[in-house]
Amino acid sequence: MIIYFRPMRIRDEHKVDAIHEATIKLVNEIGFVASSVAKIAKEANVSPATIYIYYKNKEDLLVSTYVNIKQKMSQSILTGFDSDLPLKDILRRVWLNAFKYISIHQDYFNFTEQFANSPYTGLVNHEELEKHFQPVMSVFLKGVEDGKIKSVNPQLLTIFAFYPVMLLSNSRTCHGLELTDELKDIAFEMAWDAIKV
Amino acid sequence: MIIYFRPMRIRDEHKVDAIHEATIKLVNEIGFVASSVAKIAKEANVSPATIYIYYKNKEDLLVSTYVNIKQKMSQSILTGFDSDLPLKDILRRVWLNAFKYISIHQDYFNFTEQFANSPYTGLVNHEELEKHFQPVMSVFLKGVEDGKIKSVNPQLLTIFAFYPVMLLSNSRTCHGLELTDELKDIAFEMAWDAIKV
Amino acid sequence: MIIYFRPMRIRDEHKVDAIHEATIKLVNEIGFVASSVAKIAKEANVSPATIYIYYKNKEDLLVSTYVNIKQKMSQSILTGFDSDLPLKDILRRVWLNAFKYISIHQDYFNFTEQFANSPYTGLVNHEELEKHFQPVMSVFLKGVEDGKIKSVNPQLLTIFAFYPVMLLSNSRTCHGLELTDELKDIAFEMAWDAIKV
Amino acid sequence: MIIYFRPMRIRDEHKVDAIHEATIKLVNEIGFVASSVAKIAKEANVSPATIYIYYKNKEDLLVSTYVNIKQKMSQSILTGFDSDLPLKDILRRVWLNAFKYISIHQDYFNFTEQFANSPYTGLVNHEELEKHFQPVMSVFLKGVEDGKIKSVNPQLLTIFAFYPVMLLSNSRTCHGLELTDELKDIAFEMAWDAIKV
DNA sequence: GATGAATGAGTGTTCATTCAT
DNA sequence: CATGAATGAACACTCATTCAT
Repeated sequence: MIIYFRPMRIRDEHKVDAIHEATIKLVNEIGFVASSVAKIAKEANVSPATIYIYYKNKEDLLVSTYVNIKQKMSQSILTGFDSDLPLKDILRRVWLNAFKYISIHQDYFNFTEQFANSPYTGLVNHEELEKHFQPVMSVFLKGVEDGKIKSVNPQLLTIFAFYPVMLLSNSRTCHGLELTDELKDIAFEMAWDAIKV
Repeated sequence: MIIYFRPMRIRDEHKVDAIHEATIKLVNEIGFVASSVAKIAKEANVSPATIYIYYKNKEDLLVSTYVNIKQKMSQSILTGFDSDLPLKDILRRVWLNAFKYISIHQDYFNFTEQFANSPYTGLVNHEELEKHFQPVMSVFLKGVEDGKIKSVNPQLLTIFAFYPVMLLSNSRTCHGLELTDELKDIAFEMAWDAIKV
Repeated sequence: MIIYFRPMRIRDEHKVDAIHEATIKLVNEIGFVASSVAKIAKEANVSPATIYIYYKNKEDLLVSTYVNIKQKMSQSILTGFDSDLPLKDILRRVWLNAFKYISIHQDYFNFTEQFANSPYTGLVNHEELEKHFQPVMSVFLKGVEDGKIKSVNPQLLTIFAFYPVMLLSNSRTCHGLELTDELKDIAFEMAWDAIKV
Repeated sequence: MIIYFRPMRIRDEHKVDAIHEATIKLVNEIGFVASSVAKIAKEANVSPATIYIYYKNKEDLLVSTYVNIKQKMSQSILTGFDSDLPLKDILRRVWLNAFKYISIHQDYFNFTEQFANSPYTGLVNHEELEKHFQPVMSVFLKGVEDGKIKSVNPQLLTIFAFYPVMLLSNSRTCHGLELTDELKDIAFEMAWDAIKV
């Protein structure tokens, strides 16, 4: 026997989800600047007022959407993370995960890029978000200790190891570049060459 | 009889410059979204209507400002370019030029980043702009021919060789990272390792 | 079998009272214009929808609150009314009652002032409300008959005899005036001088 | 020969006046609460945006309108003020001026009453506005010195001497009272009786 | 009875742009 | 060339009210 507690919630979640998806979709289609609350509401088949039930204001809506995406991204990227594997294999795994995620969810990723270049970025606790990457940072540190990775500022390592994957999938920086498996492998090797001793 | 030697022209250029600078300043301070024509006009000590004398509309103002910055950037980056030097030295020169330019003109660079992540990007003829980088691309090609640089898609080379310098100077991706001379050298070596054979 | 002796009624009255008090408090604090149903509900720890159980609409809520206050005010003012006392003593008693009530319940009084200057006033049956003052009006009439009070329009008598007490306690008209016992006495004598023959 | 300097100004003043009048008219007709910027604009045959050319915001519009009216009122009330006349004659003159002004400009006066009972009152520098009444206050003081007026707080004198005229003309406090010449005289005598020794 | 969710219509305000001067 | 004034449309957001639960 199934008992439904607060069945109303189901409808609610649908609305929240619809708003979430509409936000991402619109930002992708018409950009951050042009994405007004009214348009988002229309896209989500919801009254503008409804958005203010779930979010304190537009800022809250955008920041929440961003954080939400970032968290999902982090999870995906760490899929199958195994610290017992050889250094380069761990990093390749993470790299490929990131590549795959971004390839599939171009819209999610595009939203985060636009968000990160907006004044709203300042409102996010980036340190908190980056905590999910700590396992990767630990791998970096161990690699440095073992003399396998260059002993440089960790931010430099991140820049050469992981940002390229973002640039690759960004149609702005790489318009017309096909994201083949071969490309993936080549790019990873370049990243590895950059950071390895 | 008095002859005025285009005294207006001088005032004009002052106005255009004032608008140009006001646009960049405002976008830096309050972001792309909040930078209205009225605010830009006020910042430039000019009437909103005046802006429409020099620019067709807001879009034109922003795109022009972008292209303008990009062109100045290209010039700076190619300062002292000498195709007779050894490959790595050429690239180092370009790299350091880029690093220097962005460090000094953080506001210009910040504008381009915000612009590039706005819907206005689509209006720019990027190919045209990238022509300025042709000398660098030629160097890449020759490096590949000579077997000194990896034989991969040129976009990949650009990503690993030059985008890191942008990420480094972006306080969003690298908050709290001091841009010392040592850092510059290390980073360039990493870039070189990524692309060299 | 369990019989509930209207246990809900108690809760109900609590709710009604809470709404009543919240309405007065909010109007005092943020004014008539800004006092929305949602805010009143929040102040009363009640759902907006609950208010519509007890009141037909916002108008009804405000008018009811007004009438309620006015009735309490009338009762207080007539406390210890004794038509057998000398004319001036009767009026002094009423005057002091009014003064006392308004001094103590500044928030109630402030609400009525704001209400009376809003479009809602038109909805109140003022004649009905003023019936409570009939004893006082009778005293006036008798005073006129006995040649002790000026034979003028009763509204004039009210204006000079009782409105000053309202103006005195209104911080808007009298900011910085301390409502001492001495002031009370002086003011009453002035009122008496105005209406006496 | 007539030279028109900035003839544009004429149109401007028309607009400002239209907005001013529309504000007063609307507040009279539908009340302070319901008088939105959009409605005022429509009544003035002007775009809502135009209002924001002349006034910083709604608050500014209302406060300016209030101060404007108050100043005109003060001027009218002091018409023919002559400190050499006998005390009672001076006061009678002021009283009649006030009565006349309010009778004629019921709409102006009604606006001030509604304004004064709104939260906006707090934004007005009342002391500054009341400075115009200083001549009257001086008369009061002299009357007290000469032993002709009760030696009480000046605010009390104002309340009994001048507020009644406001109450008389307020249809809320005095609905159905005809403002005849006879009434004026009677009322003034009552006011005089209240404050005279 | 009591409520959180939902909404169309409205709020005050700013927008990009035009126009008479 | 330069501008202050002007505006309809849009902005983010709140309103009074209803309804399913």
